[in-house]
Amino acid sequence: MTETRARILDTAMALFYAHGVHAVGVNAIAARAAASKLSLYKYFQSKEHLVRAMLTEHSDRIHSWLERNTAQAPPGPGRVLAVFDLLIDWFAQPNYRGCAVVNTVTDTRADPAIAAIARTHLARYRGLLEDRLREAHVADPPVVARQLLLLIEGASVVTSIDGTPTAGNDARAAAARLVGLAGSVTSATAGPDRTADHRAPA
Amino acid sequence: MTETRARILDTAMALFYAHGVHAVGVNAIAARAAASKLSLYKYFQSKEHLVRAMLTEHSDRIHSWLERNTAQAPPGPGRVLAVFDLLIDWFAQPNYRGCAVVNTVTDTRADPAIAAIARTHLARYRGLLEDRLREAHVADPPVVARQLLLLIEGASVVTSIDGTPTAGNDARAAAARLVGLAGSVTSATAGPDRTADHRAPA
DNA sequence: CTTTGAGAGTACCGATCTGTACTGTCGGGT
DNA sequence: ACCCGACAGTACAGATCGGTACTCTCAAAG
Repeated sequence: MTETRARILDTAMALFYAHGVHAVGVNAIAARAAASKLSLYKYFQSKEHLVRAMLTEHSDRIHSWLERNTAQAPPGPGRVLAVFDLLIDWFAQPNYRGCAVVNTVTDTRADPAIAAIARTHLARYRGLLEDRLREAHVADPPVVARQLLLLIEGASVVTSIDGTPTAGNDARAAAARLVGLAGSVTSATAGPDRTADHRAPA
Repeated sequence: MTETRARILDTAMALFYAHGVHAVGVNAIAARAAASKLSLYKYFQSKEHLVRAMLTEHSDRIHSWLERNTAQAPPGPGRVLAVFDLLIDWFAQPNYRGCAVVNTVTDTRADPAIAAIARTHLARYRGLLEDRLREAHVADPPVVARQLLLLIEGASVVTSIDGTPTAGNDARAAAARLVGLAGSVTSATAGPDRTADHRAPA
């Protein structure tokens, strides 16, 4: 059944994110997932393959979550800032330890497959930002999207190091200036239709 | 003598940065440094202590390098952008793999001493940016400094993942907008006194 | 010449990790 | 009643790692 596989994948995601890929052994994953190593190696032919599968699924989950919760924001520049509102909530979670994709690609520098997953992850991020910028009629979406991605990734790592949720708000303020708004403080997602799933995908 | 110690420290810095802390053993460091493990454990009581010493020295080197090469830039807003000009050259180096401080704190999540080094590293970064912003008479230096740091750290990680030197220039363009300049393309360090040491500290 | 200390090189110990093999158990289909 | 596949649990092999102990060399000081 694929239920055992999903349990292993979720456990691997949690442990890898909390302690790093190298610090977590397959024994610990199997034990905590209440699975045997036989099952683990049946669904994933090696630890590297498990890491890749975990990271791919994680990247998919993040982007579908972002797409789902920003596509319905009210039109205008606030549609871009809706991305940052989501990230502020996400980064403010107590045990936030940075972007799992970035952390994993740092842990496993040798694996080119993981580097490719990370590149795709960033490209999709830029694509989503470009879409929101175009919908908001902001000038030069490709360039601004790349700049906003820098703010996002920067806020992610600074948050994880400082341990304070300040960086997310700084990123939003900077983004507001970059998309043309002087100092918009109002939340874009605080509309009447805040029915979406705002739980962070981690 | 401390010459052996410095050799071990430099070798550790290079290997840790290239392959990660967990992927490099003390045997490899000692061998490549042409030192014995007896020497290594005389100067550093454990691998963790070696990592801390390496990271502290690296952080010091980066900040003195930044301070030295930006304090003499011509006054005005370009003084802030001089920081980004340095980083653009640094990030464009062929084997750039991201900020060593961030990578190390990701590798060794368990060590609170390393986390403290990283926090100090970021705080010094913000301090330097605040100084340059004040000298350039930009409004609200603390806030803008935090925003610029997000661009810097974001450009660092995006560069290391994408493998292209685009992010550094994107960060500079975004910084120019945040400090008030519309689209300054001219390099601030390309003055007549470009006699400083522009080699990146890695 | 002798002594002393720094350091290179090597062997080794215990622990841990990945990956494999094997045994025991449970549940559903024939 | 029987069987068979899925799975948990354990044991094991091979390799590697951090850290320690030991020997050998060499160069400078007395």
